[in-house]
Amino acid sequence: MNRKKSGITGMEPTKSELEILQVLWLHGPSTVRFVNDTLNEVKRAVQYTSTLKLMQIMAEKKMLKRDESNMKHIYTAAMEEQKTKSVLLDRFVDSMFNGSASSLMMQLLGNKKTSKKELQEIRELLNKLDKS
Amino acid sequence: MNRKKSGITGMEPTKSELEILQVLWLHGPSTVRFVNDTLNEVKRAVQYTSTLKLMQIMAEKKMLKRDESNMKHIYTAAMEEQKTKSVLLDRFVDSMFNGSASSLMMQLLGNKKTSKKELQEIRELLNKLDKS
DNA sequence: TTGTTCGTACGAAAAATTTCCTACCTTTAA
DNA sequence: TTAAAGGTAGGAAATTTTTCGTACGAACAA
Repeated sequence: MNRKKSGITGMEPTKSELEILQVLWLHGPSTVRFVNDTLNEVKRAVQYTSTLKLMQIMAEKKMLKRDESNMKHIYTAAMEEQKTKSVLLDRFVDSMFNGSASSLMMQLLGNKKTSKKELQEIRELLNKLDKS
Repeated sequence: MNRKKSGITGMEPTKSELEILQVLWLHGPSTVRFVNDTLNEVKRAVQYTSTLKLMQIMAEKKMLKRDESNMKHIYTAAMEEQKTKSVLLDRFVDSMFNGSASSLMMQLLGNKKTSKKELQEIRELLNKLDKS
C-alpha cells in the first residue's frame, strides 16, 4: 500500500483511469465485467484482470467506491463527474492556454470539426448566461 | 533507439514534454540551459541533466529540432504550436466531453474562474465567426 | 458430486516516463 | 597551462503506469 492519494484536490486520473471513470459516469455503478466489456467494445482490447487490477488500485486510491457485499463487487465513481471534469479542464486550460478560456475557444472554433450546430449551442449558452 | 515515433498524427507529448514545448513556443529556439532555468523558475525544481536528457529524447522523437553547429545546441519545437494544441484539445474534448465542444463550454462557463472579460471576448469571437 | 464458469486477490513483469550520476570535451579566466 | 565552469552523451536507476499469469473460492449446471 503506497498509492498516491487523491482527494479531489491532488487527484489526477491517468489515461486508463479516466476511461474507467467514463464508463462508470455514463452507466452508473457497475461490475468489473461490465466495465471491461465496455472498454473492449468502445476503446481497445484489454484483459479482464487488467481492468480488475486497475479498478482495485483506483478503489485503493479512493477514486472508486466498492460494494463488496456481493460476490460480484460493484464499483462506483467516487469522483464526481462535474467536479472532476472541471478540475481537469482547468488544469488543461492552465497548462495549454495559459489559463485563458477565450484562447481555448479560439482554438476550438478555428477547428473544422466544430459544427454549425455546436456553434449555435454555444451561442445559446452564452445568452442564457447573460441572464444572471 | 526505440522511441515512440510521433509525426503530428501519432504524437502525444507527456506532461514533462509539454512543459518543455511551452517554453520553446513562448521563447523560441533555446538552449537546454535556458529551458531548464525557465522550468525551475516557473514550474519546479529539476536537474539540468534531466532536462537535457528529456530534450535529447524529444529530438530523437522528432518533437524538437536541434542545431548542433555550435557547442551549445539550439533546440526548436518541431511541433507547430497551433496544430499541436488543436490536436491535443480535440483529443481532450473527445475523451472528456464525448467530442462535444458545447459541453466543454458549459463546463468552462460554469466555472467561477472564467471572468466577465473572458465571456465578452468569447462573444466577440463568435460574432466574428458569423461573418464567414 | 463434479467439472465448468465466473468472480477476486496477489505478485510480478513489461512499458513508459522521469531523474540523476559519471565521463569526457570545450571554453574561458587566472 | 591549468583549473574552473559549462556543455553533451550515455547508462542506469527510480517511479509510475499498464498488463497479465496464477491461484483459488463460489456458483451453477449436468
